[in-house]
Amino acid sequence: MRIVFIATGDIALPSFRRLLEKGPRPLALVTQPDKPAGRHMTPTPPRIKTEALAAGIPVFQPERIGDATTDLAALEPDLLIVVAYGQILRKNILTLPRKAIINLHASLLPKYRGAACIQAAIDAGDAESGVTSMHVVRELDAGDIILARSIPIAPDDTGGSLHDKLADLAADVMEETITLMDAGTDTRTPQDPDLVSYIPKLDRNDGRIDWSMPAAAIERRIRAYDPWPGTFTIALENGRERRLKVFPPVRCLDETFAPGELRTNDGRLVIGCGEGALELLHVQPDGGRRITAADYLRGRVPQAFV
RNA sequence: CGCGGGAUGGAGCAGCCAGGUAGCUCGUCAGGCUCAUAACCUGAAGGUCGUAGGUUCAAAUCCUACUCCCGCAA
Repeated sequence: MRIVFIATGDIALPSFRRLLEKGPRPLALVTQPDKPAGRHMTPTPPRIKTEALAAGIPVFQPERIGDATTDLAALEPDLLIVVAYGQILRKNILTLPRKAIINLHASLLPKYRGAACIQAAIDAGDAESGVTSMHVVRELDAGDIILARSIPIAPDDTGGSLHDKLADLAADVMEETITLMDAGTDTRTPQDPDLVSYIPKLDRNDGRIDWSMPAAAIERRIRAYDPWPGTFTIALENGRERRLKVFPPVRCLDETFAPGELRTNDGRLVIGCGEGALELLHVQPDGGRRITAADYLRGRVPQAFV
């Protein structure tokens, strides 16, 4: 099986490594161009690119994947495997491989199509999540399903921890999918249109906490959005507004008082929510490092969170 | 050179703009109170104010350079 791997996000790393270890060895990696990142906007390569180069795998980084059509066609691939690539694939790519073009997606499709599928599962309070392999079609994450595997979501799972678990699971799903296709015993199951949901890409501002939501929902969101895009609130400190990042874990409490109102008795940082209250344990003030709630309350006098 | 915030006893901060005795909330240690305590009272130790220069009678404070930390943005 001649395979070309198309991926950018770290969630693809275990799958890529699996191919390097067990084969079939990818003919090439297609990944997004190096992008300015970090405090000084230095061009930074995707991690998977670094690993590919270290393994001696050729790397393509077209601005638009269509630009690499000729190069990819020359490799005469049987199978294209797409994992968190970050570009829409056009028809000339879809028809390029002899056998199929498949995608690994970190949700139990047809639930949570789109980029923020992992966060969505935790945010919604789902008991399980998983990885689905499917055929790639023009419409995003809408192709026929080949295989799906699920895992439970732990009560303390964060977007980051679930991401890592699903990344490992994806390698299994990929391996199994390839085996099925090799044997010609793979099946296609269309997605049930009634169960489709789409999750738009998250923005940093989506992490702003709405204290009028129930405490349990805010707790889930804080876990879901860690580490990306993260959650924050605006603290009013002596009339000044200050951005305050919030980190899991947080504790749900039964007491109820005005949303955004603070109770800071005995060094604890408790905020009223729409339903119940939330005790924060770790925060990070604008310009400072991450500190405990008790440390935050020493030397500062926040009046409310908005 | 993308924009911005910060570095002050062990922790978190104020003081800087309008230079002139090192301050707050904790922690630590000692003593006291208490059946007892993470509570309360009293006292003590602990700081080259990130580094290096400069201005000044005098610099945490003003100027310059550098190091490190962080937020935004991607």
